[in-house]
Amino acid sequence: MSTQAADLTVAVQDYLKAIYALESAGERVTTSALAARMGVSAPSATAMTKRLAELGLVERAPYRGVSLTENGQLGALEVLRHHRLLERYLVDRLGLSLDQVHVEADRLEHALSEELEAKIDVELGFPTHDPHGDPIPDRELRVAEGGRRTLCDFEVGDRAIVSRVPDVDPELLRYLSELGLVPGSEVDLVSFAPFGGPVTVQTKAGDHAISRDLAGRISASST
Amino acid sequence: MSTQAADLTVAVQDYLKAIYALESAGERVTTSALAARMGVSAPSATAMTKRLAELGLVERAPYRGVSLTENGQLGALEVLRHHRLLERYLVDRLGLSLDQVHVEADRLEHALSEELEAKIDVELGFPTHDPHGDPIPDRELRVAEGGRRTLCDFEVGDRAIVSRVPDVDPELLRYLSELGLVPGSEVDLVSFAPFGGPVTVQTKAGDHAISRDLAGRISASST
DNA sequence: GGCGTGTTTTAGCCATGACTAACTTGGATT
DNA sequence: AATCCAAGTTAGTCATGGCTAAAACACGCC
Repeated sequence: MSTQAADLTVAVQDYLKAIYALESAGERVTTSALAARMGVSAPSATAMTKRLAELGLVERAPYRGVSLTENGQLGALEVLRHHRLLERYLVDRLGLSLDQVHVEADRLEHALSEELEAKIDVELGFPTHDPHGDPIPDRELRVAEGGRRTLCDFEVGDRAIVSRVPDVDPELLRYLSELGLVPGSEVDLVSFAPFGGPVTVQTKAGDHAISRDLAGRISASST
Repeated sequence: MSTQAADLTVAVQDYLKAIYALESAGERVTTSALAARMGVSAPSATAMTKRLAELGLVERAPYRGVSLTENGQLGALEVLRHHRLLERYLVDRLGLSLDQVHVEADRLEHALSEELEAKIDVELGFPTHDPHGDPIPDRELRVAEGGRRTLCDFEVGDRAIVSRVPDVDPELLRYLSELGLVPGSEVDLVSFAPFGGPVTVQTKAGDHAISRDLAGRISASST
């Protein structure tokens, strides 16, 4: 194995995760974007990107931003695997709710040994997705490509199955849970208001209108 | 609550645990004893005891050693509760072996939230002892007084039930597991060799001779 | 093509928690 | 009581990962 995430500090692991998330969202990883995501000042982010570059985990272009190297990506994926396996476990085996589980896993992910990771993986039957619908990298850190279709890409009258919801904001997750908009649930597309207006969906919890923006952040597939 | 272990650093929590262990063993908590247990140089231990004293967690007498204050004890017990609950959980629910579980819990204990602690406690049915037989402090951090009787305090011909074994050394734990000397198992006292010689016990794994010293570190009660 | 604005970086600082080298101190030995 | 040794402490250093204030840069606008 080229990188052992084990000997990366907690801070380094957290930055890798943040950079990976920004890259996955297709955004340029600027100092300010990284600083905002980490809840840290811009100079702190600059300092850390320098460190990451020295460790060979990112490619750094001053004033331009960073991008993960092969090793950096592996490190991020290892942390992500820990995080998502733990989320799956905490929900399935300990009954944590969708909105609590992210912050809990954020702390535990750094304390998980490879042995325990493996036991959890077996115990859960090698799950492929976490409770928010995000793919869990497998033991070789390959990550399944998710369908890019969102609720916005359906038509009125279509029936869809929610496959993925945003994972960070607990408030939002509680709201979505109330609406029955969680991975696995069925949704009927009722209407799209004009001029980018709200999308109305029917779930087993009834009819609900959500912003087009939010609808665009909820992935789904056809039944 | 007077102390929130949550906002103590990991290092502080680890030192509290070590000091608590030394005090429980009836030893004076000297700088060198603490340094040895923490795997750290003496000056590092001195520096930390000063910090702990400033935080009101220990009473410090220079050149004399330290002792936990009320708050320090509560902090230690909170960490100990996390540790032992996790050990119980990892063995019962994820099938970790007796010798692996200590080091695993050592890392996880600092990442466990109070909410998750409570869930685990419920899930396990409010266990009172960890897999090594050490008592788990309850939610009010009260800790059950364990019987002080060891295998050495029995007589030839007695039958005993192992209640507690040393928890740190994985090698030793693997050995004891092979011998069937784990909490809950029955033991017949076969012989005590003279002049402090070995103790022979019979378990379901057969007859085995162990040093008197080791026998003295294994707690047991009569059937 | 210069100028200003907002982003990024540099400079200098702090806390935590470790280290080695050198100095004190307490207590036993004589 | 003077001495000596081991244990404890002080002094000075380092790495990590934060911070603020100030300088440097990129880029759009005139």
